[in-house]
Amino acid sequence: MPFKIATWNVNSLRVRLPHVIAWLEKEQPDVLALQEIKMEAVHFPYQELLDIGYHSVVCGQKTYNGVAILTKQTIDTTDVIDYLYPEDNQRRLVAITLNNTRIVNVYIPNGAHPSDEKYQYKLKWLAQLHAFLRAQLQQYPQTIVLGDFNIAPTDNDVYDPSAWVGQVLVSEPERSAFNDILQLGFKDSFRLVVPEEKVYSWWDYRAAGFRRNLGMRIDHIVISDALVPRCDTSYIDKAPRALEKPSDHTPVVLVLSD
DNA sequence: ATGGCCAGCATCGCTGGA
Repeated sequence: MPFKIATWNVNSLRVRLPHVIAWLEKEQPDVLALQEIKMEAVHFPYQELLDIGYHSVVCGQKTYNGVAILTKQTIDTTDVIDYLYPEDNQRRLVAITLNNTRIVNVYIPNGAHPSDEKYQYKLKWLAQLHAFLRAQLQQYPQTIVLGDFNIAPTDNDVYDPSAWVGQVLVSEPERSAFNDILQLGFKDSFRLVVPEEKVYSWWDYRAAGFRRNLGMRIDHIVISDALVPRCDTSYIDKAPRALEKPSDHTPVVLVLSD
């Protein structure tokens, strides 16, 4: 059986739950990683998702951030990790194991602006993530890292690279951090399938960004080299971004063959 | 025409997102 896995920053699960349920029912992924659920676990819609066949592991927080992994299979909760480093009080990472494959769902900080202290937090978080993934890869040769990376890895991932030079999401330190993660032994799965074409996963709510296709590819599914031979299809599903009251991000999908 | 948004908070204006 092929294995279908997806990531989606939903920008409030409370608002987007109807979109998420409709998308799951139509696309039937084995796994969906959510970011920015913006709720505590006590408010998570476990039952509504169980009703359509999905189990959930939730790392929640009031108002901000929050990530979750939805799976068709039940999850062994003994090896769940729900933080990147102990002092981090922002809920941005949850990792599970499924079919001998490690699945790491990340909501990497936005960074605000290169001159902002939030940018330093982003770089620190990326350095911590690098160390974490090096250790994970030792333990789990089959690892998938997916989520909202808040990094456009190359100019082909940016609608107007000249307007974005040096800015957050594209700056050299961020792109270096992304490439350093790949150097551990990972590939950007979308680029294995679609090497050059400009395809985006996020469009600004402002300035009619979606209609004018002024977007960025900042949501990624990164797979360890051991999984590369199974990389079959990857695509970005723009349909949810065209709905009423959409998230500003849209799902990214990967299909692994047997 | 070329751009003016969205979610949460115990709301009526701010923070944060990207």
